[in-house]
Amino acid sequence: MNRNILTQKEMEKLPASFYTQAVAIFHLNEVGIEVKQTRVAEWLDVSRANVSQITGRMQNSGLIKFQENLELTEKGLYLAKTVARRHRIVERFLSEILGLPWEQVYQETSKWENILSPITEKAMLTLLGNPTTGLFGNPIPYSDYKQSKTFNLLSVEKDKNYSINKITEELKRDASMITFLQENRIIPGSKITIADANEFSITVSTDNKKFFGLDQYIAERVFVN
Amino acid sequence: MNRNILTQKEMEKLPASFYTQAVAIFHLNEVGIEVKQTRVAEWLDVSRANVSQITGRMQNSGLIKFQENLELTEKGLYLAKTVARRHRIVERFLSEILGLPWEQVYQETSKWENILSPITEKAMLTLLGNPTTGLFGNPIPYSDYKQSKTFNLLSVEKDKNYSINKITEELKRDASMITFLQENRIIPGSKITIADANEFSITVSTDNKKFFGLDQYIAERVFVN
DNA sequence: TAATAATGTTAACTATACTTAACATTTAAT
DNA sequence: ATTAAATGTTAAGTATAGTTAACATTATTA
Repeated sequence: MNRNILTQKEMEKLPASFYTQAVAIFHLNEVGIEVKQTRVAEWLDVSRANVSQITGRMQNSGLIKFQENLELTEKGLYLAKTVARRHRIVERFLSEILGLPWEQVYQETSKWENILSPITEKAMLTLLGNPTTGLFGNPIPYSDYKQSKTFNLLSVEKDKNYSINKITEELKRDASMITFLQENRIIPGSKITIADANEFSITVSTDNKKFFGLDQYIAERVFVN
Repeated sequence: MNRNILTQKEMEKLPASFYTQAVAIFHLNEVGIEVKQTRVAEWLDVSRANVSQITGRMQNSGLIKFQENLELTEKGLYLAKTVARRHRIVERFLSEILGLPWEQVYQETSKWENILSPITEKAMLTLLGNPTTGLFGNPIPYSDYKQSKTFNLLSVEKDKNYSINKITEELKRDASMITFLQENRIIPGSKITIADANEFSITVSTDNKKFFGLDQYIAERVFVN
């Protein structure tokens, strides 16, 4: 028995909370937040006590290690990537096949990612034409995503044109933010023109042609190339 | 407050076991099995003790009444129909849009029916072209399904041609049965010719042209017109 | 340094969703 | 009428998934 590999059977027996917490850790890593239990609790909107208990059980199951920060083991990373993969496939599916508006997509995705089986995952991916990123440009794990040099809108030059590459998971956590992004066409693939940039906010226009401002928090989390 | 109407909000707060048990009662009614707690336990493959407890809680919530048999209240029936509706929409969706084989469809459907929201339900229905039945010919509640006179294969005449109308939920409970049905094209819409019929079994051929026998248990649960 | 904030744990609870075992009641057959 | 089968309940237990409250540590920062 190879203790490092999570089989499909084993994975199906794991409680839902392990899925949820594993992918939360994955997302926190991705957006560059130190993975403290407190961060996980905030990310998932549950109590620290709850995260502490689940952490204990996940350690027993060999999914995470916890010293300074929470760290996924090989097994745990596999679990997390599997869920992240489903998350991003479902995201696209709900938007492109079912035609849901973005703010609905976000609400639904978390329910779907826990139940998708390998066979439905595969079917969806085929139907979508094997994309390598989710709706917001984040890579689908185990796809043949190719990383390109990107930088966020804080490190961008005035009067230049860029193409939006991705929006971090962090910005998706607020429904009104998602609406704002979609309305202003801050979506992967859009062209974006920087009209003005200073260290606190930038003024841009997208496909829409209308100028609008983006504060530092947003600008830092939108990546272009 | 109208106690007879279940709002979407209220419904979302109900525990998953209520959904499961409500739709089980609905299915038992549909196939004509007396709704005893023991039947529900068998249908769902759980202990009688478990059904007994859930029954108590569902009575407190005004979803069922229990004297001789279990009976859905107006609220409970609405819940059950909602889940049955999702069940049958998902069934078609998994088969026709995602292209899953029938035996996979059955396994997946039970997971999906608990998480579908009204908006995804609607989107799927539209994508499917507003069907009025599930994959097996059973009516989608709240669709404009029109009932036609059907009879089962036990009450059928020799040397006549029929068209398969539906297969009851009972036959779907066994994966190998589903495979058998699909392989032999015992599916709604297929033509079926009765080569021989006696009171214990019948010999038929479908679109495939090959003759084969159907025992009483199956014949009783396949409806034609 | 002393106070404050951040972090993590433990205990005690609640609700859900199951189980097995023992028991009681009802219904059906011999 | 007695036995056997079917049905339903209760008790006691497990695991999951949460909560709040109290407490202890560890970092900051004034």
